[in-house]
Amino acid sequence: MEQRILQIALDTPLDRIFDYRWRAGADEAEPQVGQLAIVPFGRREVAGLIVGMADQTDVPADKLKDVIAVRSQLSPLSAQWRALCSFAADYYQRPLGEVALPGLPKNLRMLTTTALDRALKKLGKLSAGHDGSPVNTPQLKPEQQEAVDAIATAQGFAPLLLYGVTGSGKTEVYLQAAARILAQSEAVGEVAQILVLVPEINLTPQLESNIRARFPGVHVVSLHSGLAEGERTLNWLAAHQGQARIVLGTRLAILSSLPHLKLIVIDEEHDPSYKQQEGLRYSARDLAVWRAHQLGIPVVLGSATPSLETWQHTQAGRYRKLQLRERAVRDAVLPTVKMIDMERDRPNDGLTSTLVAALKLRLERGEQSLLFLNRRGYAPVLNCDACGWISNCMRCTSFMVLHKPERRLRCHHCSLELYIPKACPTCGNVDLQPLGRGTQRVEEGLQAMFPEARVLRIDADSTRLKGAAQNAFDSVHRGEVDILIGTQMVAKGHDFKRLTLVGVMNPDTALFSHDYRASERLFAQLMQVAGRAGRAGQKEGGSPSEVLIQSRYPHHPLYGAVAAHDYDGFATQLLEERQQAALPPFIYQALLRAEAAEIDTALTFLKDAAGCLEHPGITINDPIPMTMTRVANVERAQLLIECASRPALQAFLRDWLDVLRQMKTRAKWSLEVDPVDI
DNA sequence: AGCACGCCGACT
DNA sequence: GTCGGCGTGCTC
Repeated sequence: MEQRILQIALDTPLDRIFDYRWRAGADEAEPQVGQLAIVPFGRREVAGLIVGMADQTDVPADKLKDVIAVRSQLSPLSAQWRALCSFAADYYQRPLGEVALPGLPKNLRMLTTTALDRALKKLGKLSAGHDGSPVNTPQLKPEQQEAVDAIATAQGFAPLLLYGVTGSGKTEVYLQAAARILAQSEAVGEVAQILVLVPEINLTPQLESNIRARFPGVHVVSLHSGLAEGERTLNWLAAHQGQARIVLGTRLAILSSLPHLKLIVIDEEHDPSYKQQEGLRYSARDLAVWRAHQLGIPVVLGSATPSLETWQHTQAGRYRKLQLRERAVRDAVLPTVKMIDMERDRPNDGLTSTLVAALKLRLERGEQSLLFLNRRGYAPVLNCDACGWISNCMRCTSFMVLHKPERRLRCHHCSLELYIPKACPTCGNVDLQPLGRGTQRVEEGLQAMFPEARVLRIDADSTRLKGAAQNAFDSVHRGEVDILIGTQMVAKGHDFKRLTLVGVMNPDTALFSHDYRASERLFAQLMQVAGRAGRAGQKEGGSPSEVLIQSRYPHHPLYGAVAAHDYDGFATQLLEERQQAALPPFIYQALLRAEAAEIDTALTFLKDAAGCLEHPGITINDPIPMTMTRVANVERAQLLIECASRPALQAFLRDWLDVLRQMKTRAKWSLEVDPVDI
């Protein structure tokens, strides 16, 4: 009887491959590397990825178990896809199984196979007909045309920065480059797949309908965490089987199986959402570049405010810069950006008289305004004047935020909720004061100030329900809103045609943050929110769009750069500072985090970790408690590791983790490579 | 990470 | 008397 040993990667923190016995059943085909198998593991049954086969094993016979089933109906995941997972696993110092398996649709990992078979059958019935030709293709401006040509004619691996302000027509470049790549492959009888990544789920419907409208004969699918399990399975399979030619997704889509991938587009490549912040903390942008390199294909990184990493690559000539200098929409001009000095023009209800006057003007003209305030809730803290009590979260080192419509105090870090106390818990004073303001309070103030105006708030709270965000944005597009108030949710992607005023309420906190990336992010955010204004250009006889930024430091150079729309100057300055201070992208970092019930447990572990291995060329800093030390009753600390060489850092981390895994500690710990929030 | 086993405290 | 707290040991 035929028998083989299958080497299988499993989704477990144990960094090894597990061997299983496979015996041929009646007319059963031999398993293949790249297929999925269901195996008994401990007392559970789990799915694993077959990464190798052998005739024998070192595992003692009493431990060796039989494979339960092989998912033979699914074509094997390609060597290229497995290499991508292996790279990510090595780079982020995780076991292969933890990279390869969690991203696969659940229906492929279950013991029962009905859902998978149903999906496969449905896709099998799909007509093979494919017509990649675009319809209603608009004329490009010369710069756009150059960019499209550069992408479509790129030979081999080609990282391209598509650098252009909001409204300069980056999307049109993506679409026409995609059309060219599809056509080129079709001409030689090949299949081409194109992967387009966007930062947020919110942005997929708009772009998806654009793509579908442009390519009526092309199978387009989306992949993001908002999909129902069935649809996710269908879309993933369509990509895996090469049927889907254009795949639109959020960061998780970078790990999808795309056997005929010919072009990757990362829209808003600087966006922090491309970094996964839990579990496997990967950067979808970095993996995209690696994947393009592996396949020898172009990768387009689109942004008006590129990440300093990307900018640095461009300056060094490793990435090619394709610049779109003007707004592509006819007559569109950049909005004027003005600072409002909050020391001179004292705000009332958070709004300076200048901003109020500007809002009033828009109301009179029937134009829309947007107020940007990156703080949700009514007020960030509730305070008792009499005794000094403040609404600290009892489980975190943070305040509980006042949410007025929900009548709750809410901790944004552990989601603890309390009723708003009627009186001060310590002294009984009934006159508790909300301090500071969030979007809810601004909404209330605006409504009181302009009773006849239609005010709409868009933030994570107002859009909690499924479809709520889409409805809200739709109603703004239909012109049913006069003043829109929102958090960063409103800063991304959506172009509001009737919008002629953007007010930024108080961005100053980021200027003095301890996180050296805060100013880079603030600049990008301000440029992005400014870009919401005037995308349709000056209307006939209309007024130019205006961005008003309220600040206590109106002369800060960052604001100067925003007002001048001067990313180049700003980036050059920042890069210089980073180089001086030996910070990324000039050095490479990793972060060891530890958490425990007692902060000393975490700190002791980190101290031991810092001293347990020789490390030439590696800087190991002192362990420090995190800025927000306690979250949900867990104390957290971290240790920053730095190195001028990426390979040296990688080599150190590998050896170091071997030692750390042997260490006995009550702390829970994890390692992050290329951390962004420090 | 799960999951089970195992050994001590306060409850119907 | 048991339910359940989480320490620790193991996963081919």
